[in-house]
Amino acid sequence: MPRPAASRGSATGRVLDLLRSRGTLSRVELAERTGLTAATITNTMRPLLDAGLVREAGVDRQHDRGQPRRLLRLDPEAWYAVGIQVDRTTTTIVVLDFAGGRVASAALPGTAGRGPHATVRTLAEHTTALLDRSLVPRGRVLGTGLVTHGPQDLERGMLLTAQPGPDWLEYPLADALAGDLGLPVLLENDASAAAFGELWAGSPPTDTFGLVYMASGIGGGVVVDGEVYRGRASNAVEIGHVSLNGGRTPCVCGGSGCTQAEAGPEAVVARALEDRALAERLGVAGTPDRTLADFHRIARAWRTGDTAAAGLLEASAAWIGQAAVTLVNLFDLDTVILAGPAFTVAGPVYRDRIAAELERHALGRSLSRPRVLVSSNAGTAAAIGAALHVLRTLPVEAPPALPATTESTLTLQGEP
Amino acid sequence: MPRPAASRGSATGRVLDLLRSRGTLSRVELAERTGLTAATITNTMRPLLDAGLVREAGVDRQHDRGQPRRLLRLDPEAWYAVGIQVDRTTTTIVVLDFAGGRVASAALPGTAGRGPHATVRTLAEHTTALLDRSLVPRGRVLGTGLVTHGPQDLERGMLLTAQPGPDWLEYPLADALAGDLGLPVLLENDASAAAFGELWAGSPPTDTFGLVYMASGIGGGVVVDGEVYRGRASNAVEIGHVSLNGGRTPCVCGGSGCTQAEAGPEAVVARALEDRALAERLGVAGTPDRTLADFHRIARAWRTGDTAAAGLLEASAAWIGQAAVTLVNLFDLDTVILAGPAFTVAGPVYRDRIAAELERHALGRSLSRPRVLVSSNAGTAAAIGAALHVLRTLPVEAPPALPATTESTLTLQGEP
DNA sequence: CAGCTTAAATTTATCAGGTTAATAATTGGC
DNA sequence: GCCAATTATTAACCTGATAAATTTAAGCTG
Repeated sequence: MPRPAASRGSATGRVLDLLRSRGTLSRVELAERTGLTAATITNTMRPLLDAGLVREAGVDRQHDRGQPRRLLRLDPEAWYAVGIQVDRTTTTIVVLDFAGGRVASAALPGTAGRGPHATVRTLAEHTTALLDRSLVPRGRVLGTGLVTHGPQDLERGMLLTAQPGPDWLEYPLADALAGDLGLPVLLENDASAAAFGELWAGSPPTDTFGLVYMASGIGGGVVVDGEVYRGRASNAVEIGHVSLNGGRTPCVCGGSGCTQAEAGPEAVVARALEDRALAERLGVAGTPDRTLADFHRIARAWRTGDTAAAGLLEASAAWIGQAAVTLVNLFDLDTVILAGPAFTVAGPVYRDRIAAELERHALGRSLSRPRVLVSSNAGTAAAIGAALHVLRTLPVEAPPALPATTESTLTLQGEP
Repeated sequence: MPRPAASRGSATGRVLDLLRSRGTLSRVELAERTGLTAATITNTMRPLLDAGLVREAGVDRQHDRGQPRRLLRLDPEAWYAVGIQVDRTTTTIVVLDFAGGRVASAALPGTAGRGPHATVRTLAEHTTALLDRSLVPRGRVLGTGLVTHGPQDLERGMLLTAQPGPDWLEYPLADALAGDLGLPVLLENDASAAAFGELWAGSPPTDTFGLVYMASGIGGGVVVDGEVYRGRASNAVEIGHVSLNGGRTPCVCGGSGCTQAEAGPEAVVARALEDRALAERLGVAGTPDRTLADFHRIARAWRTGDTAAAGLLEASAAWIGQAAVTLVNLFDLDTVILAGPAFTVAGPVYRDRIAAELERHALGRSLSRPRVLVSSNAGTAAAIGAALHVLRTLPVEAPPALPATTESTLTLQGEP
């Protein structure tokens, strides 16, 4: 099994990672950040420059003497990758260029009650349309990262749970989508992908952190020393099913008092619906498969100062805070990042409440003060992470020449 | 910073590990197990044979044709290491030879109410006595692994908690012991050391497992792909302070419902003491700093069929089972090993009850059936792990020649 | 028992991926 | 226009592995 050229250990993989996350760097900076010598950087960059994956982009005139540093950047048009996050109530598709820039994105409804076959077909149609609309040459799309909740069998590209319905269990999601799209598809866990996205596309203050992902359900991810923790079979950090002290609500997993059952968007909406007048005031409809829309209504009410809405969110955040304490204590962390569509509006309430819980209960708090941050790309972090995963793991060669028509168009644009 | 010769990645480190855990292997088997070529094994072994760390030990006549495989083993007398596990209520000291064999061991009372200074002095005295008694040449002792509960600062070799008393916080344990013993001292977490000991000296069915360590307190360790999970600062897997659903007992950590407070030996003994008649029948004295002795009395009563004792242990095991479910779900594991002095007698009750909890609640149970095992060295696993850690991490050179007197004695013994 | 087969162990040449040290290139300042 | 400073490249080499050929040590066979 030959390793992909850009695997993490190699010099090539490391400089590509750095250029993708920092944008533009000189050889000297690359040498400093990787710990490699300047000679190695020269030798590593040459084939990348020859292949057209990396380009020189001006010089750095910060330093006043000597030869100026020549800046390097990834050629964004060398390759593209697609990331798809799909869930019962939301779907996000993003297209990234080789430099990690967002070329296009789409937000769609979730799987609702539909089966995997229909869902995959719809995803393929939307993805094809998005690629066409954004004028991305099909031959330069490296692959697609598909992101769902766990537990999953990543090798076989299927879910190992009957959620959202029994027909999803062991349905060959990755293969089906790969067939419809004509592209390789990598399946990934949503929370791990979001952690991955934060690591390489966000600006986390450290390369060791935990992540709480909330969409329709709640998941977790952990990154230690820049490496995603995967465990035995990549189904790690199922924080949504930690049984919380004081919890009683029964959960789909068969247990009770799970984080997801107590604190997930569904639980928050259900609690709002218990009070008819409140639900009406907040505009909470209770439509099945529209849970996140209702959740966002509650979050927006909180933003305009509604104390009842604040109470609902605070209660949920307190539960997640307890789960975060367990996460931080077991994995020895000091930083927790919040990502997922549920945090796009309500992020700050959760951040503050979770931070307070950690401040009180995290064991390592004397060593370093716990931090909680809302991802700057909360809604798209998982899809971005999935696309980045494709860019990082699939073997990268010189991009294929484009068909003549497109070539000439580009050439014309390039000539003043 | 030069890497120690036996670090895990290198061929040298890997063959030493294999020889230590398997005892005796041919070059062909070493090549197969490491994935290295026969040529590399030859080249790796030569300096080890020259240095006297490895010796040829007969041939393997299993195969009937061709040149027989020559067997290799570590020379047990090349080096030695000490492992010390210390706790409020128990102390264990072991001396291992270079092959990982147990040369000597001692079980002593714990720190009780004494301060770190007096404790370190006592440990040094006992260790010196043990080394003298077992005729281990002092010049061949590589170092000492000191094992305590966390949180710790491994670099500085000190505790970051005021347990068991305020004078322990940031007392330079490792340096003090190193001074008294005249040997390098490595500080380690008890549960991680036990996990390490199980991995290399036990016979775990897999190289990915979680470990619950119970002595005076409760700790956790995780090994993934043969590597101990360390987290940000090696204070990972504090399973003793996971807040459990239904728990109310206040804990020394400031929280309530923690595994340790609900299920630790102290809690079990306290519950026994609540019933005067029961305590008397079981012989539970309630003497402070003798908690484990009382706990063992309850465990022995269970073994002779006492249902009240069984009830006490079952209740504790149920709590730990809940913590184990969280451990297994967050770290994505299917195997849990029980180690620590508290499991020497009571192990089986805990094993069965924890297995039942995992069977019901572990998320990955459909993927692979969860297993729970009691360590075959429950009482000494941590001390053994600490000594192995020393053997594995400190740089290993050719052992120094012994003083003439000892040499001649040995020579005399060798002559018939 | 010489010669053949089999398998283990070793030697030799080579490679991959990095290093160090020397050299070339490019600029600002005097 | 030359020098000092700094970046980038080249060349020699080092480390830790591999593949292929060779040597060694058996058992089998006629």
